Amino acid sequence: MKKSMEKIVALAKGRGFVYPGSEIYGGLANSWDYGNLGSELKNNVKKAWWKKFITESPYNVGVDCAILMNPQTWVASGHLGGFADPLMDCRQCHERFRADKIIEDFAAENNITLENSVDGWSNDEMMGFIKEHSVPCPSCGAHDFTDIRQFNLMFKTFQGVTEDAKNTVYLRPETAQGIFVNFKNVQRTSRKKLPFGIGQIGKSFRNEITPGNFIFRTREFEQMELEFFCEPGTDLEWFSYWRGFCRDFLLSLGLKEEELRLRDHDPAELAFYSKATTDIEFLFPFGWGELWGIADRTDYDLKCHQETSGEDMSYFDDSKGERYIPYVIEPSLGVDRMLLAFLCAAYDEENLGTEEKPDMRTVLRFHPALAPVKIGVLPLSKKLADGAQEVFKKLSFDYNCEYDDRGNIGKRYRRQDEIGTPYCVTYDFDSETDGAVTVRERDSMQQERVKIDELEAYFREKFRF
RNA sequence: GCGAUAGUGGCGUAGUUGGUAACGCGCGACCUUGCCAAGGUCGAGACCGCGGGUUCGAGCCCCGUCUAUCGCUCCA
Repeated sequence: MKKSMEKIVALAKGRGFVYPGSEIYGGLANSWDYGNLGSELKNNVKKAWWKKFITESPYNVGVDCAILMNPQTWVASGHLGGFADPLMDCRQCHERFRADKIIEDFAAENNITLENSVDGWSNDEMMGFIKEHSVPCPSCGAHDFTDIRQFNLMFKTFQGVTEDAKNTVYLRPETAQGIFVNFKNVQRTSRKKLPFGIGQIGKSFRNEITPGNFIFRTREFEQMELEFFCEPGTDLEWFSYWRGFCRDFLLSLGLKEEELRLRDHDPAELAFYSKATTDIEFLFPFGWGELWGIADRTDYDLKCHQETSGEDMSYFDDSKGERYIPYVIEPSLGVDRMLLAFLCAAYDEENLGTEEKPDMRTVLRFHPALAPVKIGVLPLSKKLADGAQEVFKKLSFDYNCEYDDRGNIGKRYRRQDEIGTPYCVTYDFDSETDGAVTVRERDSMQQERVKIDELEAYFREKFRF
């Protein structure tokens, strides 16, 4: 069976998981809307994370911070300066390049030693270097670049009705900063002692130059971030703890060992603030893609905020009688991206017939915790509506159920298979007299007779995780 | 953002040398059937991405625009 993005995207759109955004107006580049099933699935993904990382965790608590923050936040975090790529176009071949990259490559090729990293250069310095050494276009060799333009990756808007520089605000490019600026608040109100973590689920926005691959990279996306604060020196221990924790979490929700890999960044690749970073990657139909980034950010963030705000960010450790700025381990992942991974992993096609006479069914083998519809309630005949609706009423109190009486029973099973519903309950003519229904399981297609009175207990056991 | 390709009912497609759209699947109603996509009858649904132009007349020609896919780049 070949999994292809086309099939998955088509199923996603056809069954109400993900639609192209603003479709009736011709769409909006790279925006996607979650439909009736997609929103359930997305909620379930978030619920699973929150349960595992916040509710069940002895260490962590949650917050929900504003998307708009005081712009000083972004000065402190480095996003206002460092998040901008210096880009320029070649007027001859119309290709676009990063100026710093061209300079680095040129210097390396021509054995020119740069005194300090190009990262720190101003646009004028970079432009000066390019002119002085007449750096050619890597693509066509011409010497005809446009000026360097900063493409700030943050979405900019204005707070209040007048639009001027004084009331510029930004849509957050990550949820993490909301946590850092509230570190002292949360520590005080939760009465947590180190080590402890603060998690958050929320939308972030990045004006990526090139988004793509369906919902893998979008400009508007939702993150699930944990900032785990610990004593300096214990950070690497916690780093590997969370790395394993995240991996186990993915496996527990049905991703397979062979679809996952942990990739440690080598020192050269590490962001300047990070001591160690591991990416958990998933094998998408389009190749390996990063799912979860786990980074040891040291005390970089809290220190920056302390310096910029003048607010003391240190923690008093009463067991040691010491005061220090905690180190931070950050496991951070995108909801949309993770949802896509589950969708890809769940997709399966199965031939129930023979080679000569194939009878295909498409199945989304979602973990029951993630399945958008938990139970399909199907009367064998429309004449059995009354009894079947009673069952629906009973089960839909606890689970998202779907009632379907259209077409024949086999067709309805297939329809539920295709949206990943783990169980179907069929109310038949016998049910009228024996008070029992047939429960049919998605993957094995096994059937079991269960008393209607015992259904709630039966499913409580099935959906316990 | 740049280069290449594409854009027809929900989906997949057909549409001849320009003369106002066809098929399959799906969807709905009824009949039939009654535990794994059976059958029958009837039906809803597209002004051919959008805007402009050429023409007596354009889904088919031209321009613009939007969107998608693939390459360059980036990342949660």
